[in-house]
Amino acid sequence: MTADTADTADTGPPAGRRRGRRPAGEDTRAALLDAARAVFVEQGFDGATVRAIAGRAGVDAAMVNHWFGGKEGLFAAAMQIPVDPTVLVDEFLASGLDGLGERIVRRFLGVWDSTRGGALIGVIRSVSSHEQSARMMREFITKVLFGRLARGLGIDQPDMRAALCGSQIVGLAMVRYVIRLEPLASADPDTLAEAIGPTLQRYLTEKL
Amino acid sequence: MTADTADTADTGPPAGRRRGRRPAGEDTRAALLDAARAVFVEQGFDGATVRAIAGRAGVDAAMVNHWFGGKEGLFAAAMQIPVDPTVLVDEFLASGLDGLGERIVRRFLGVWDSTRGGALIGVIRSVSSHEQSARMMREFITKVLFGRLARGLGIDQPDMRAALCGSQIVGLAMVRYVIRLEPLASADPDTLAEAIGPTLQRYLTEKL
DNA sequence: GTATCTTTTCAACGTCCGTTGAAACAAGCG
DNA sequence: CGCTTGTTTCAACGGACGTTGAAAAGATAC
Repeated sequence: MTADTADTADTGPPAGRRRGRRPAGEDTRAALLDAARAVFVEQGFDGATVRAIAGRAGVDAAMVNHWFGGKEGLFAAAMQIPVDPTVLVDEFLASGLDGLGERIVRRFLGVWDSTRGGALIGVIRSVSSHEQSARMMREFITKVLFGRLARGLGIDQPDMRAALCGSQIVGLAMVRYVIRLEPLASADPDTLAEAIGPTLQRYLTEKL
Repeated sequence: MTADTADTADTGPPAGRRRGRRPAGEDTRAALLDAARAVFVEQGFDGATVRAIAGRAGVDAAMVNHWFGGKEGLFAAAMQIPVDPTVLVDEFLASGLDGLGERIVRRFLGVWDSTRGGALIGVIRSVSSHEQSARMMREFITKVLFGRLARGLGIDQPDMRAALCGSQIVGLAMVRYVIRLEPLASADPDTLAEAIGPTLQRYLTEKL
């Protein structure tokens, strides 16, 4: 399956590249990180293969071990959150309560739909079989984002509220990007923000 | 990883079972289905191995091929929905609009928390890397359950409403059973029905 | 009792995976 | 230039996986 990239056979360097150290300036570490982000997001941790990532980066699979110690290290390095969550939470809190839920949805969709931001989706795709991903998701929801947000609002049951918000956001990511269910998969961010924003608003601010 | 079952080595039948046909009455086909349900729910399609399933069922891995034609066939046979969705939809519609959202949440949690009903969770766990599972989820949401429900209510944008409900339900399953995020993972069904029910209610009945 | 069919186990095949070790090559330094 | 250091490719290893084919043995029909 997944017979899209050449994978195992050659990915032949166009008869040009020889062995040994390449001329400086070509940063293979960065190339690996970029390729890893793309492949992990598409396939999840288990589905992605080191050979496929290295092939997309145009280098040998052994480079993964050399630069990151192995597949796990590459995953951890590639799936770092691109935006500082502290800044994000402050931004949400500073804008006031009005329309908070819609702003959160809009922000998530903006990050996810952009090129760089698929990290969370890669983690979500990996969660099923990769305990480290499950831990990352838990900590992201309870500690990094929604937990801090609910606590910043100074309301009761912040952990439960964070978990509820997490359930709606994770579900949105699953249906839009993994399951690709229409019409939600192609809906524009404004429509989704209007539809789903009030849900988060209620989870965060109203009485449970 | 996942070094819980004996797996590859022996799973030695206690020096008792010999070759050849076993005495009738022991239905190995049913044993395989039970074991497959458990392992697919725990590990997802890719994570589950034919050897682990056969080991749990107490038979040889070759039986999977003999009875189901292969791993795919076993998955399809094991992940059939245990309750008739037509009956379910009729039941929801018959009870009226009042508290509909809460009833749906309660029904899902009841099925999921029971022994037999983890099929949907197995599918959700497999969705990331298994296109057949993604298709099953799409059809379940749009055609089998929420789509039919929204159409039965005779309201506008039934597809979008079904997808929104699907996003919340899939997210609930992910957070409660896969990511296992507290306090939601251990919350009792009543609490969750009160918290999440209104979300479905709004997605199904109120203006978007 | 003999022959036939079905079920089951066993051993093995081929494939793909992550990882490893050594060799080849470039760059920096004396 | 010779030596050292860091980077890259190559070939291979060991393991796990799904699947297969043949042999063994109970069940069934005659």
